Amino acid sequence: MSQETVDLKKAGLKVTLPRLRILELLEGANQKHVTADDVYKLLIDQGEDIGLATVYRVLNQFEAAGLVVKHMFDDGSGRPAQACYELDEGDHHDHMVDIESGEVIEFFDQEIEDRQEEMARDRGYEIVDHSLVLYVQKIKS
Amino acid sequence: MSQETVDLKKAGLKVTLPRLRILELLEGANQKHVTADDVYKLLIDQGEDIGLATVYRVLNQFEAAGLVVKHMFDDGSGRPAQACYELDEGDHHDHMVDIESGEVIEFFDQEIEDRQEEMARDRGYEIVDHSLVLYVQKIKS
DNA sequence: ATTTATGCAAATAGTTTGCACACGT
DNA sequence: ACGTGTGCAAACTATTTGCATAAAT
Repeated sequence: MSQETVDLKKAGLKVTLPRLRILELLEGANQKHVTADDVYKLLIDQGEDIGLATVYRVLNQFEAAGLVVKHMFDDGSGRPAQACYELDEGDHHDHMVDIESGEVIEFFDQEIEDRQEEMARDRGYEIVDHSLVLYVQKIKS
Repeated sequence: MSQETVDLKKAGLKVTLPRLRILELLEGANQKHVTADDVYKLLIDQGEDIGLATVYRVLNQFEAAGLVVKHMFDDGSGRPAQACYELDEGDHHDHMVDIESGEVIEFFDQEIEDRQEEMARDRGYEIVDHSLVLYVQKIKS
């Protein structure tokens, strides 16, 4: 029994072909951050018989089960937003998006995390979730 | 000639009724952060004859002209995203959203700004734009 | 055999666009 | 008068849902 099968069972999800394929793809992907449409197209290219609706359904279930994290990058210039997903490896991190190449870079800074907590606490709130995205471009020197 | 009229001319936009009404509304609003639909409904309630499409067009023009800033809050739980707009008063700030009331609170922290710059610079990038949203709830004590 | 998942197509939500008419200068 | 802006309806994009069929246990 593969690790993916175990992961699915642990998440309380029946082990079906589409779910396995999607999970494998997320684990093996060269790009950690994919949209529902990316997943769909990759599976189709790979010869799978899958529907886009199923991809959305499965990704939502994965998100609910904590297998996957969903982001809403608006690519910095307010274009129509598209959700993108990555496997939840347990390590929290934020993102910067290279607006020229579309590349997504992960980073983490404890100082920023702490200050965020403080900002919220000062106002009588606690943080449930947060989203920090830097839209960046390569420094030309 | 009103201040709004001047602002519109300065932005290179012809001074029309819808544009004036929307600008006035943004300036006078009790809620600084409004969606296109909020604007539309408020103007309709106020007896204006305006179309939703015009609201979107005008808000986009205002954004392009730098009169207004557009945000994409996904209310923390990945619900369908809706854009919201606020007047650009020139002061940069970030936002926290009370996930229970929907209230939007502004904040600013130079430390966070600096660390962000550093994170980007360390990786050979410069920040073009950034978006930081904390999804928070009131601390129950 | 039963329950749950899937694929397809139709529905939805937010936003944009084409077009004939109305408005601002 | 001229060029731009507007309202309406239709188009579009990302995503969700209803339903009959197909899998998984």
